[in-house]
Amino acid sequence: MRAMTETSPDAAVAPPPARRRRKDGEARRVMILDAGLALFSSVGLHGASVEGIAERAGLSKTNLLYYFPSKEELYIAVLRRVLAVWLDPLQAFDADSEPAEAFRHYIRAKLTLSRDAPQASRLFCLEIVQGAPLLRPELEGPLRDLVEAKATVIRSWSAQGRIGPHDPHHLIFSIWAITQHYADFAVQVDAVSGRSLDDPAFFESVVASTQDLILAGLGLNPAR
Amino acid sequence: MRAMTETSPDAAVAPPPARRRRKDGEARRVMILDAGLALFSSVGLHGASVEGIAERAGLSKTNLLYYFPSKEELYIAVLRRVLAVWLDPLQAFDADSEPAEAFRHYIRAKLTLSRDAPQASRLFCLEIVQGAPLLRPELEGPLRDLVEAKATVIRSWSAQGRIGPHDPHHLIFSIWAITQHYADFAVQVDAVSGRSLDDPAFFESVVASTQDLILAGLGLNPAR
DNA sequence: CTCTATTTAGACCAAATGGTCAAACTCCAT
DNA sequence: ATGGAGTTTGACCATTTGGTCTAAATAGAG
Repeated sequence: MRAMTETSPDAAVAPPPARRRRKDGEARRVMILDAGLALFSSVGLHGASVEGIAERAGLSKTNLLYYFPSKEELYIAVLRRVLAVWLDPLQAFDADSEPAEAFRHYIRAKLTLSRDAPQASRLFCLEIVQGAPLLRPELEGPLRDLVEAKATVIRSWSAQGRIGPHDPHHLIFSIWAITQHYADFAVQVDAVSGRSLDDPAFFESVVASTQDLILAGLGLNPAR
Repeated sequence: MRAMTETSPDAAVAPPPARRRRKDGEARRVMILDAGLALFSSVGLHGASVEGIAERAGLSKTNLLYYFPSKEELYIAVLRRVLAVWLDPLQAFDADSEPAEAFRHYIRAKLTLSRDAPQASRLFCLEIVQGAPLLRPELEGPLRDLVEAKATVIRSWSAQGRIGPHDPHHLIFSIWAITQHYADFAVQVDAVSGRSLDDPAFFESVVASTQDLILAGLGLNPAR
């Protein structure tokens, strides 16, 4: 995922215009992005101040603005990273394995993400709920195409009788909804049930319950 | 909900200190609450300005502040209304009817709410995602108790063998997640599938799919 | 019609905040 | 060492914004 800093092919012509960047230049950007994610995901774009983010990242406001020209630009950069992470599990949805196995694996991957990257999930949620004027193109382009590809696979499974008939879109939406619920609505889950995904026992029980629910919906009686 | 204005016991001593309130005083409050809901649900608490809300409600900022002493107070008032609406369907979850019927009815009620009050759903979502410091007590008190009551019913159904074994909390969370997804993530649903709950055909298909999924999860083969 | 409690609006204020600028500092290749 | 590119900082500015204050307008009871 980390991009190489492009080095000039031949160092003979000109002495390698080596990055004079401060050794930790890239590390600082990451610090800022992390701080931005933390703040944006908990108080939103408008609720977070540049100064607050800078403080959390351990530098001055002015210095932050040196790395990112404006708050909006930083926000976009944070969102972009989040989107990549968010898309990852769906890309890994495996069309070649058994349907039951593919769904089981996908559900576990999404819930793992909800456990390990809840801030990313929440920021994504905030952005979508508010209308995502910024993410719209991404959703209508890459995401839509990706979903369509997976939906085709699911439909073919259905046609082969390997799973019961079900609308692929609704199926995918349901899995997204349930798995992300445990990250996005964590405080509600905690308030109502007193549990958190950080508790390994609870995590496994959520994985199992979700898998059971979806597989049952597919007409695949889970053998348990 | 609306409190009676306390009238002095005997009107003989003093002439009834009748409210001199402008006839449409209450209507204006509603206008403001509606405008607040619209703005808060689309740009969040921090993203909405008092002036903007006032403009949308058709009065001056100062006048709005006359009805609600501060932005936060208005926000709380809006949230309170939203919470009441949000809780409604769960309270109506009927313990006396057949399990399948109760779930079918509940799912339809929640989806109807997602269709007819998407702004309320989104504001609730925003608040929870951001940690709901304000709603926390409500969640840990009334909501938790209500869920516990319904969970008990579900467990008893399970014990009687009327539905398959399933963790009631996860079941409820799943229903919430799926049904609210169609309101909260409407732009994503639209971007990916091109459909909206406002389309009656789509609405019915979502209701049916969700009911099928949940009932299958309960081991109740829907007769369809 | 008058008198008073309620309502409305405009001017104003202080704090917060996004962003700019020029000066200073840190490296590193020469 | 040193010159210049890259980095960091503090001072500063314009705007937004939540909220106050005062005064005008208005509605209804008598």
